[in-house]
Amino acid sequence: MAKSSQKEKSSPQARSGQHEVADRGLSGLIRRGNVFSEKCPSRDIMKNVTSRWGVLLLVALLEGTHRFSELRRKIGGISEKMLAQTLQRLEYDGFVQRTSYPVVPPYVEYRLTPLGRQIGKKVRALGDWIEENVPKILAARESR
Amino acid sequence: MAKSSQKEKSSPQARSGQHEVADRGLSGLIRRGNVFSEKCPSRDIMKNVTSRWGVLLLVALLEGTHRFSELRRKIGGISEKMLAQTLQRLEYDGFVQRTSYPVVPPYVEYRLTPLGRQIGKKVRALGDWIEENVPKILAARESR
DNA sequence: GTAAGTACGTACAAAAAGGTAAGTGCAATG
DNA sequence: CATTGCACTTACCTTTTTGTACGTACTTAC
Repeated sequence: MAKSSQKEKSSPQARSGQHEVADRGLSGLIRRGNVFSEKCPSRDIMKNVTSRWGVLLLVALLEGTHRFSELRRKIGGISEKMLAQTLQRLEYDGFVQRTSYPVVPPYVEYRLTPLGRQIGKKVRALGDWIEENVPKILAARESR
Repeated sequence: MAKSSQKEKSSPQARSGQHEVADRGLSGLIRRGNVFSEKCPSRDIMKNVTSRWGVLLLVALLEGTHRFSELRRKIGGISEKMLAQTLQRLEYDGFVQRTSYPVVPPYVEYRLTPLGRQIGKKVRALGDWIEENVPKILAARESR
C-alpha cells in the first residue's frame, strides 16, 4: 500500500491554454491532448511509455502474460527496482493489469489491458522498425 | 565549421555477443537488432528517438522543413540547448538533414531524411494514439 | 544608440533516472 | 539446517538528463 501520491495541481486560477479545449466548468473534460503544448497530460503519458524500460515492457507483454521474474529474465539489464517501478506506472495509466494469487511463494501475473495492447502495438511497430534498420542507421553514423 | 566531434569507439578487443549474429570477421555486419538484449545498438537508437524532445521533433518535422527558431516556438517548453542537442543526435543517426545558408542573419533549415520520415511516422502514430486517448487514460488513473 | 533576432556553444547547477545492496516471510530443496 | 526463489521495498549513491544564463557576430528596426 501507500502508493496514493496524487499530485494536486488544482490551483485556484484556472490552468489556461493547457490543451486548447473549451473548458466547460467542472472536472477535466478533455477531448484530445496536444503533445506540443507544455503541461498537456499527454507529455506525462509519453514519458512513461517511451521510457527506457517502459518501451521494452510493453513489447514484452504483448507476447502474453508474464510473471515478475520472467520479465526480469527476458529484459536484459533491467534491475528489480526499475522493473517494479515501471510496471507500477504502466498499471497506474491503465496499460497493465496486475493479478496476484495469495500463495506461498508469491505468484503475480502481469498482462496488458485492452488499452495497453493498443499502445503496445504502436510501440512495437517502432521497435520493429528500429531493429530492422539498425544496419542502415549504423551505416549513416559512420559515413560522416 | 567546428562541429566535427566524432566519438571513436573502436576498441581493439571485439565487442562480443552484442546482437546474436554470426560475426563474420570484419566490421559490424548486423542483419537485425534485438531490443531485448543489452548492448544491442538498437537500445541507443531508441534512446535518442524516444527521448523527451526527440519524439516531438520527429513529429514536428514530419509536417515539413523548419528553421531552428520555428522549432523552438512550435515545441512548447524546449530550451535552445536541448533543441540543438537533440537535432544533432537525430542528424547523427541520419534522421534529419541540416542545411545552412551563409547569409547574415543565419538561416538554417532542418528536414527529415527518407529514413527520418519512416521512423517519424511510427512515432507520430504513437503520439496520435496518446493524444486521442488522453481522456481514457486520465479516467483510468482516477478510478483507483 | 539600443534592442531584438538569428543559430548556436559553453559552464554550471538542478533534477530525474537508474544502479546496488540489503531486507522481508515463508516454503521447497538439498 | 543452510540455501534458494518469489515479488517486492527501502536507503543510499552515481550517472544521465535537462535547465539557466550568458556569450558570439552581425544586421535590421526603433
